[in-house]
Amino acid sequence: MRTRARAAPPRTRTKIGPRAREIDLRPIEVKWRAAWEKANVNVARADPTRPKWYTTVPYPYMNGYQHLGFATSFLRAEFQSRYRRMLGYNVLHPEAFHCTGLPILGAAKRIAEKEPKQWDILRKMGIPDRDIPKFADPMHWIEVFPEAAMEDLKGLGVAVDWTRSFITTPLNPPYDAFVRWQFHHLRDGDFVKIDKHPVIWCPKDQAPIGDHDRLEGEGETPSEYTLLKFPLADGRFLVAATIRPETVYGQTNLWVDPDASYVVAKVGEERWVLNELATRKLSEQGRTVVVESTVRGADLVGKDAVAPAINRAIPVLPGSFIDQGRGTGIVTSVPSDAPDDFVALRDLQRDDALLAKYDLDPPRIRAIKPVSIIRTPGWGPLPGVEIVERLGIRNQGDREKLEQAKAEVYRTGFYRGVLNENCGPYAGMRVEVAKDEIRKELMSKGQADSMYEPSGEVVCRCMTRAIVKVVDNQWFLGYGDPAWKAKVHEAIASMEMHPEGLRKWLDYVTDWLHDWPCTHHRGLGTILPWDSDWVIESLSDSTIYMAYYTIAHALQGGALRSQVPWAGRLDDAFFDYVFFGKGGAKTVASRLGVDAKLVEELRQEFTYWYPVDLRNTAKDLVQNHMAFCLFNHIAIFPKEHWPRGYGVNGYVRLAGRKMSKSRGNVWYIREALREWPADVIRLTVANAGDGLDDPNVDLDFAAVAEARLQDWVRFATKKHSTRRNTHGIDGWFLSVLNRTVQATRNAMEDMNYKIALRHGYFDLQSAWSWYVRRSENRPQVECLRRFIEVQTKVLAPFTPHMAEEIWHRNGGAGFVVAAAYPDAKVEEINPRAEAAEGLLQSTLADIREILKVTGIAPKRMALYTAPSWKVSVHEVARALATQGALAMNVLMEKALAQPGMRDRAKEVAAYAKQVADELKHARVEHLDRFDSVDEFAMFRENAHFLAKELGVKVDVFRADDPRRWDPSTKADRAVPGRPAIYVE
RNA sequence: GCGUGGGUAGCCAAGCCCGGUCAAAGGCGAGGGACUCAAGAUCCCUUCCCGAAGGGGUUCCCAGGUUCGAAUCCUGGCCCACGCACCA
Repeated sequence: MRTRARAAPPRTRTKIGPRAREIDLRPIEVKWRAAWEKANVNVARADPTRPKWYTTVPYPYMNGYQHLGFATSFLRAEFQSRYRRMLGYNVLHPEAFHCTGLPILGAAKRIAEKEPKQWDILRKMGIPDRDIPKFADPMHWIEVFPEAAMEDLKGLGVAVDWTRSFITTPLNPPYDAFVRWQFHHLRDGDFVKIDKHPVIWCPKDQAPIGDHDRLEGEGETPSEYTLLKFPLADGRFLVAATIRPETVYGQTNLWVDPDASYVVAKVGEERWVLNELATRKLSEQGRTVVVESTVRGADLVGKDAVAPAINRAIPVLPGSFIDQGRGTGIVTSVPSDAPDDFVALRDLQRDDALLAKYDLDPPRIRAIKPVSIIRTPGWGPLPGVEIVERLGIRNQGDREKLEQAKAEVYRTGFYRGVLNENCGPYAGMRVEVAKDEIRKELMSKGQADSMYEPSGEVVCRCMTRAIVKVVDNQWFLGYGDPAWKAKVHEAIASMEMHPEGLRKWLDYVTDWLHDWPCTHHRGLGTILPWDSDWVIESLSDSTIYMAYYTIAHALQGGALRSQVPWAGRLDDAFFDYVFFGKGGAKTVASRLGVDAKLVEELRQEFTYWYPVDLRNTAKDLVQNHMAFCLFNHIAIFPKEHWPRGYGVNGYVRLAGRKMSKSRGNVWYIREALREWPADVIRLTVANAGDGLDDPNVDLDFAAVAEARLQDWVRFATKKHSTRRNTHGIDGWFLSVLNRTVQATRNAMEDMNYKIALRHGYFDLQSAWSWYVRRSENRPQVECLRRFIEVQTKVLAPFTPHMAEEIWHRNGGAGFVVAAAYPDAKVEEINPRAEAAEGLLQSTLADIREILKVTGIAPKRMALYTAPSWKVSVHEVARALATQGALAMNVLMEKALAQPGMRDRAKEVAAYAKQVADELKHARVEHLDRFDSVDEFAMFRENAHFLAKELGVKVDVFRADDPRRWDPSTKADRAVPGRPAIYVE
């Protein structure tokens, strides 16, 4: 019903004039960074007289320069740190560097091997060719990149206490001791266990192959195949591997490759026929296998073997499609559901020569028909046949289409399929369930066995095709333990989550996690204290190190690799005392040869800072590190030291595109800093977007931001022509200012920085622009002062350098980055002033609409504010609506009871109906929008403003003023909140 | 398939949790105007469709539903992105 045009909201940009260009932000940034450092602004020490705030981000991995993705996760935490400091907290924000694990080793090796791809990665980071060979040494990475990361972060002007920085791995002895302490506790608490574990394995290197060491097959994992055993007449078994045991009821024949060679091997007490590679896989998977003889595939063709489950003899037929690298080289044939099998069967049935070659009986072979075993919605009885026909697959050689067909049939069949009546006891069961049931039954009857294979083809960097090995002494962290999970859920429930949706996600992840292999044979890291064959894996050694930061300043002695002698001798007792208060400071200290006071101080640092108030990261770490961090805190620390808050952001997009190394659009922090001043990058990141959506770093925004920041410095520090006396509009501005502060604080607290900027920067600037327009370019002096102060402080967490410059040019005391954040003065919030201004704006918009539609070039215009009787009716209606009892009859009764109303009862009724419709469903809090603004006075006062805006004389009348000028009787239309307009 | 986050005007993107002030902020792009010798920058206005009076029409992925009222809540569907691990 209402389509009332709203005033174009006051919008403006700060002026970007040529003079603004004279302000160069870079030297300003350098100057203030030096000043902060000199004053130790960011060095944080426990101070029991002040409340604390402790922020961390997961330390970045040191296999390259840090890019905008890390910068974003970091800065989102840092904005909060700076905000909290302005709220009066003693803020700790440390930063360390992660060197544990495989990637550095792998990358260094690849440089040593002069691999072009790896070489190129370094070159693209801007490392000159002559320096790249140095990276063949892993140590070089660890020397270069942590320093570089620090330099980059400092370039961004981050508020980090660098006295607490360090690197991981045994290169830094106190941290190494800390990790050992952690694992002792995990083991004592029974959180660590040992078990068998399948891994992707390179048979040539005799080592597991992590994702980073793969030429092909990133993300592939071990998956379990069923080995089906087909007894031959002589008691030996043909052994076929399958991932679809549920299809056994549709078996029609077996496939072997006549040109391949197979072996007979003794496996346990049985003799199996399979290929040689499969025997090696089985040995690596803990089976005893002895190869006894070789047999040609061609010699197997034509024999009959008894198929498991259906217990009936089926023929062995020649198939050329078999991948000898996968499974056993022997394949069971289910043409109904496997496109490969159907096509091979069809090829053979049509090929007389081939049949003759292997002396196969043509009528028998041609009689083989697919057996329908699974019904899948959307498919006929024989999906394998159906898809071959649909895709027009010609023969076994059509590999690409066959792979596609296989994947499609398998997926839909697995999730939606149901077994047919001919599947014995499994009839009517869903494939998803039947798969495991059938497998179990066959295994228990000795008709099947199992073997692992990679879930997809994996090729090691040494060009060798990977297999799966089962290691039998793998150490695990028992994240699968339900009791442990329950406590994690408890922690999640009591935490602050930013955004809130993170809570649900973490709960899900917690349930989904199972035991985590926490050790490796290779890679950099701490040696597992009780089993020196193993190195602690890099996600497992970095779950509770936020505790280490609280004491790191003493242990590191100002170096990333500690050279502090006593810190090289730390034992469990030291950490037990510092983190648990167990034992005595004196004992601990004397053993280390330090003053007991120092050890006591470290204990105080820990108890003061812990727990972490906010840990922020990109969303990729949610399902591992962020969850592990909770699990381990729960295992080791008492409840009061569990993390209090988590923040997560999406993946950074650059100019709307995904950042990825392979696509070459990665932006390193140092590159960004060459392009723009730090404050511009910071503001751009803050504005990139909140929540779990991927934030978009908008380069156009950055360009505009630079100019705007320069201009803000100029604006905030120049002389303005002002007035001392107060106008009505000042109240409006102060109201908006304070509401803005309120909204901005809320957004900051929720880490919604884009929203904070919208309120606290863009909207505030627009409001100021409107205010200046309404003040005829002479703002009131106090309003100006407060605007500058609030604006500068609100920007300070985002653009600290610029804010500091303004603060000091304007004679501020101390540093703005440590000054008090603006408070909202609630008493200055004035809804009536804002409502009045809204009325002015909407009226202006209405006038413009009329001018636009009619095309009138106005010579004169008039406004008529509502007659007093309408105001009365409206008041009565509002009162009734507030009480929730707005009924027409009551409204009429009350309205007519007022003096003079009965004379115009008909008009009153008409208007009352209109008002009633309007207000009946309005929210109570919106009713005060109309609250007793003296419209006539307001428009009178602002008539000259409207005249100036519209370039025409504007008269203001009360609609019930008998002397009004009203040539086309427009005044009747006037209602409260909406004056009538006449344009001539 | 499971999990998570999404689908809003030419594009980007708010709003959705808490239904009504929503033809829906802001930005970009586009058009017009002011300033200027001119250009740039800046400022003002316009930018779903129709309209010579502030109005009307049709919209927020699709189809239903709840409601006096739905971009917003519910149900079903379609589509997109990310993750589904042993490793940063």
